[in-house]
Amino acid sequence: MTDGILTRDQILSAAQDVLRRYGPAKATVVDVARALGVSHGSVYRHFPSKAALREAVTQRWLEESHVLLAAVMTSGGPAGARLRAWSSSLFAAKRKKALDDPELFATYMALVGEASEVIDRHVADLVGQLQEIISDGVAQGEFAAPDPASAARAVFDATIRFHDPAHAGDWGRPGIEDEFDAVHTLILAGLARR
Amino acid sequence: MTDGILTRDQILSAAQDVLRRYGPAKATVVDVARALGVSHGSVYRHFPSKAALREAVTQRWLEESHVLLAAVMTSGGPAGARLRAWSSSLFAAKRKKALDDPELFATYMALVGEASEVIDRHVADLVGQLQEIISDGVAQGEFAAPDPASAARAVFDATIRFHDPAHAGDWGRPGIEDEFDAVHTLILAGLARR
DNA sequence: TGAATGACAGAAGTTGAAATCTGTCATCTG
DNA sequence: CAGATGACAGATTTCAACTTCTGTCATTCA
Repeated sequence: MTDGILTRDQILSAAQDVLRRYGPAKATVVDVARALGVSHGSVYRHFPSKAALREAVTQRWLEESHVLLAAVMTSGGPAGARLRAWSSSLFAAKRKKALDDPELFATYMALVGEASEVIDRHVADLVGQLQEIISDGVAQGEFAAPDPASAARAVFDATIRFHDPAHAGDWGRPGIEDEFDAVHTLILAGLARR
Repeated sequence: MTDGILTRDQILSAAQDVLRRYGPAKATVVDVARALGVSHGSVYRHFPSKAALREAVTQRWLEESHVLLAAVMTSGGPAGARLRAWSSSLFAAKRKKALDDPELFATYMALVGEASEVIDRHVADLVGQLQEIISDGVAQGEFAAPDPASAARAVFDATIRFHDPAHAGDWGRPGIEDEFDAVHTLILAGLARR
């Protein structure tokens, strides 16, 4: 035992370590329990299933990005610049994760393939942040968007190549930055009031 | 033997049938040869490898879309309408293929994962068609695009959710049409001369 | 009494031997 | 002699026995 009492957070940290070390295909609940010096039954007291544990780890991992992006979002300046900074940060954050933490990223990718609750919330969260920026831009007369919610979703979809893990293989290609710029320039022009 | 002489085209058709029936994971060169009533050595006289055969089948299959899209592209009317019709047709064609021919579509998806020559040409071809429409629009004063090639690539990337097989799982979702419309409206606004 | 355990059943994954497949090529055939 | 064949080596896949894992729960422990 690492300590007298076993907490949800301890389990999450241990699970994250195990996932990082072995990857989603090899990591087992028994491994996590062993890392904590407890029996695997104890892990099941805190999480109903291995899937739930995996999801909780991924959720915590994704929240790092949310915090970072929220900071960019609330920084001052024109909405266009903030939108660009936000998208650019999202791309950079995802790319960094894919590179720095390939095993956790693989866990995240597996989760995407399962249409999980956690991913849906992650996406809804991101689109919500986009919507705020766009609404701000409309309020300030910088953007024209009859339906900011739909516009936010459209911006999210149009930049999907630069944040969806399905395209992570492209993120190392030369020229990807230019392609991101071209897409984002097109989008900004599309939002601008004419 | 199906006939006195074995042609490349006969092999392609037989291979397509076999792929359709068994899927890319199960289809073998021996199956193809058996379907033709020849030895598998004869197939290797026309194709250097199983991979080359798979690629040739996929290429032929993808060309159907090219022909269809070329027709849309050269139809009259304003560039904006043609661009929308083109994108819309591409989306519809891909979705139809994914639904009607799941096994051939799986073959195509596997090919995408291998960064093949055929896919690169397919993409270059499509972006080329886009570029023509955009250049036309610029010439007619309808669009503003300093670099039509880059703009074409940006339009292709921004609509990737609606033509890349990695997202085929989303194509059956309710609301996908609206999402396509929202993205495309954003893009058209971004291209329009102001 | 609330948290932890570990034995257990059924599911999932591993392993290694056997079967099949890919790609080559010397030989055959019309 | 161009085109087809089928035997062959090495690579890959299949299959079934075996191992490990997941999730449950009656029991133990503090």
